[in-house]
Amino acid sequence: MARSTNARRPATLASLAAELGVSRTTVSNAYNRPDQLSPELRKRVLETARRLGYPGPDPVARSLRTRKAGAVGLLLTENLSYAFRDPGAVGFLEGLALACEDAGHGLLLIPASPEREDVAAVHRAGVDGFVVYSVPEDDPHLAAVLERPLPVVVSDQPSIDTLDWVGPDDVRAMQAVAEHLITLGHRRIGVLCMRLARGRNDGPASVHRQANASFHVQKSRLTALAESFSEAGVDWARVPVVERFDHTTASGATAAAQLLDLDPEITAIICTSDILALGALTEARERGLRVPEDLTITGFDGIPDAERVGLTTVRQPVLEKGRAAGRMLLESAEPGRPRHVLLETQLVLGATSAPPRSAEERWFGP
Amino acid sequence: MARSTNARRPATLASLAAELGVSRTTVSNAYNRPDQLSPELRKRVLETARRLGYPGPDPVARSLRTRKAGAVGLLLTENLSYAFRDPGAVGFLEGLALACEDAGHGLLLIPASPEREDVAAVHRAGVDGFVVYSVPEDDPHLAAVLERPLPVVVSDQPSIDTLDWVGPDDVRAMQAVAEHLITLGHRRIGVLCMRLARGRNDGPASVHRQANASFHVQKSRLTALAESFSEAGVDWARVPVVERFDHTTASGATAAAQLLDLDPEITAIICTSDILALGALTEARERGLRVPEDLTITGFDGIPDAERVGLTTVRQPVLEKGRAAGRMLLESAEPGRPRHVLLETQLVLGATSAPPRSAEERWFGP
DNA sequence: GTGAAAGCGCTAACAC
DNA sequence: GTGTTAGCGCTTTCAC
Repeated sequence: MARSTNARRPATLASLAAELGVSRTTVSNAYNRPDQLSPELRKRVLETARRLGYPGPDPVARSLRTRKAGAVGLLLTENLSYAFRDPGAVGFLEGLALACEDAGHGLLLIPASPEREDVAAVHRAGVDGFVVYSVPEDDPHLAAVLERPLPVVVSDQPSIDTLDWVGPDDVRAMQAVAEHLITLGHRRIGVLCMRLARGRNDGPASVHRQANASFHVQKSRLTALAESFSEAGVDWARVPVVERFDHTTASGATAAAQLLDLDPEITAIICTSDILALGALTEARERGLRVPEDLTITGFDGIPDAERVGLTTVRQPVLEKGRAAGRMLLESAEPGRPRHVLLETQLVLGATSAPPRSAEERWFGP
Repeated sequence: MARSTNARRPATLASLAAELGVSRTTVSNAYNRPDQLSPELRKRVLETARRLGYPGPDPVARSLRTRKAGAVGLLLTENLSYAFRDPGAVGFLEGLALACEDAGHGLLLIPASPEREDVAAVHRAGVDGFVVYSVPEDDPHLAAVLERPLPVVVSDQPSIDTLDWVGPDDVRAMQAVAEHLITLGHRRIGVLCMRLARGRNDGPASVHRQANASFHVQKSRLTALAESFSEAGVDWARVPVVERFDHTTASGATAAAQLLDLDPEITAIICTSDILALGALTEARERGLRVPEDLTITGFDGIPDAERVGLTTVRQPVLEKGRAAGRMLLESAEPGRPRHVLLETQLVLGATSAPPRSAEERWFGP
C-alpha cells in the first residue's frame, strides 16, 4: 500500500494525554464533547495534537467502542459496470447516496460480482446495515449479509417477508400495461424479459422457467401479464417469452428478432424493461416494421431515453426508491415488524402503442 | 436504525470459545487459519458457531487489531448527482470500483458535498487510503484527508507534488487542439470553461481569474491555449473566455450564447469539456450557424455522446484513470517518492472543426 | 495442534 | 471540569 507523506509515527490518544499530563478522557472529550472541558484546555489539547501529528481519534477504534461505523453497505450482485451504466441502477444509487449523505453516513460498495463466489467482503464490511438491491434469492452474498447481525433493507429483489422492503408494485403496474394493450385489441403478443435465474439462458423461457424464476421482479411482471391476458382469453402457454441474460439494448434487439421469428403474427411486444424495449424498437425499424402501426412495443421503468423516444412504458421513481431504502435503513423500526414500502408507478402512454392492424391490413396495407 | 430479524443476542468469539471449551485462539484460527487446527475441531467450531448464531469475527474489531479496513475511501467534492451522471465521473468511478473489486476491497463514498463544511465524515471513514478525484486545492475535506496517516492518490486535481497523482497530460492535449485550430487558420476564437474556483462565476473570466484558478485541470487547459495562441500571434488578453459553474449541456449552451454575443466575429469555440461543447453545438444550431462551416466547436474528454455526434475533441481514458488510481493506492510505493502517472490522450478529429470562412464568406455566403 | 497473555485505540459510566 | 476503571472483540507472538 502506498504511503503518503503523512505516514508519520502514529500518535495515539493515550500518548497525547501523557504528553499533556491529562487523562485520556479529557483528550477524548476535547474531540467529542467540547462542552465537557474548559475552552483553554481544549485549545491546548488540540494544539498539542497538531504538534504531535495526532490525526484525531482513530475511526476504527471508535467504531469498535461505539458500535457504529457511520456507513451503509450496498450489496448489488452485478458487474460494477452495470451499477454505473444502467439508468435504473444509477438512479437508485444516487437516491441512496443522497439519503446517506443527509445522515452523514458513507456508502460502502461491497465487491460482489456474480462471478466471485468469495463472500469474505461481506464479512469484512464495517457498516451499520446493508441495502440489498436487485439480488436473486439464492445469492450467496445475500446469505452472508443475512448472517450479519445488522439491519437489512431490500429493494426490488428478493422479496423476503421478514425483511424491510421497498419497490414498485410490479404486479399492478404490469397489469395496467396488459389492460392497455387488451383494450387496444391486442391478443397475439410476445414478451421480452430479463434474466430469470442466475444461470444464463438467452432464448425462449418456458412456462416452467417463468414460474420458477429466482428474480422476483421479473417473475411478478410476467405473472401479472399471464393473469391479465389469460383473463382476456389468451392462452398464456402459447405466448412466446424470450429471455435475455444481459440487460442491454443490443440484447433487446436480438431478443426481439428471435421473438418475431418465432411468431411473426404478433401485434405487440411487451418488454419487462425499457432497455429491452429500446432494443426491440431498433430491431423493428431494421425490419421495416412501423411502430406503432405495424407493431406495438412497451417498456418498463421510465428511463430518460425511453421518455425521449416516446415509449409507452411504466414510470417508476428510481431515485425515490434509493432514497427510501436509505432512509428506512437509517431510521429505527419496530423490531419484528418488517416494513413494506410500495412506490407509486405511472403508466406512460407514449407513441409506441396503438390498436393492432387486422390481418388483412397487415398483409395488404391499410 | 432498523433491525433485521437476525438481530439476535450477540455471540462473540470469546463466548463461542467458552461454549466449546477451547481458547479464543482456536476459534480465531478456525476462521482465519484453517491449517492451524484439525479439520474435525474446525468443523465443530463452525457448527457451534452456527448454532449460537455467531456471525464470524467482528469486522471492526478485526480491523482494529490488524490495522486494515479492506476499503478505499473516495473523496469527490461534488454533488452526488454529478458523480453518477457526469460521464467522466462515472467512467472514473467504474474504473476505480473495478480496481477495488480486483483487490477484494470495498469502495467507500465519503459524504462530502460542496455545501457541507462538515469534515467529520472524513475523520470517521474506516479505510486503508483515499482516492481524491477532481477536488479543488483549497477544499477542507481534502485538508482533512491529508491529516489522516493514510496513503492518498489524487486524480486530475489538485496537483500536489508530494502526493501520488494520475491524470491526462492536459497541457499537451490542449496544445494539440490549439495547433489543430491554428493550422486550420483560426485566429479569432472564444473559449468556454468550467468552474475555475469554488465561488460561482457564470460569465467572462478575466486573465487574472484564469491565472488564479484553484481548479488545476481547467487552469492547465486554459494556459495551454493561451500559450499556443500567443505564439501564433493572438493576443490572449482579447480572447473571450466564458466560465460556467455548473457542468451541464444547458450551461454550455448559455455560455456559448454569451460568448457569441460578446464577440460575433469568432470563428471557433474551444470548450474545456465535451459537455460544454455539446451545449455550444445546440446553441449554434439555434442561431442557424452551421458547424463546422460557420463555426468550429471543439470539446475535451471524449465522452460517448461526443463521439456519437462527431465532435472534434480530446479523448482521455477515464476508466483507465480510475483503475490506475485504485491500483496505485493498493500497490505499495516507495515512501517519499510520489508517483506521477500521465495518461495518453488522443486528438479526435471529428466533423465539428474546419477552416474558418473568410469575413466576406461569412456575410455574403460562399 | 492448542492456549495464555498482551494489547489494537478508543469511549462511557461513574466517581471525585 | 477532570480522572479512574472497564471493557468493545479481536489477533498474535510465544510458549507448551
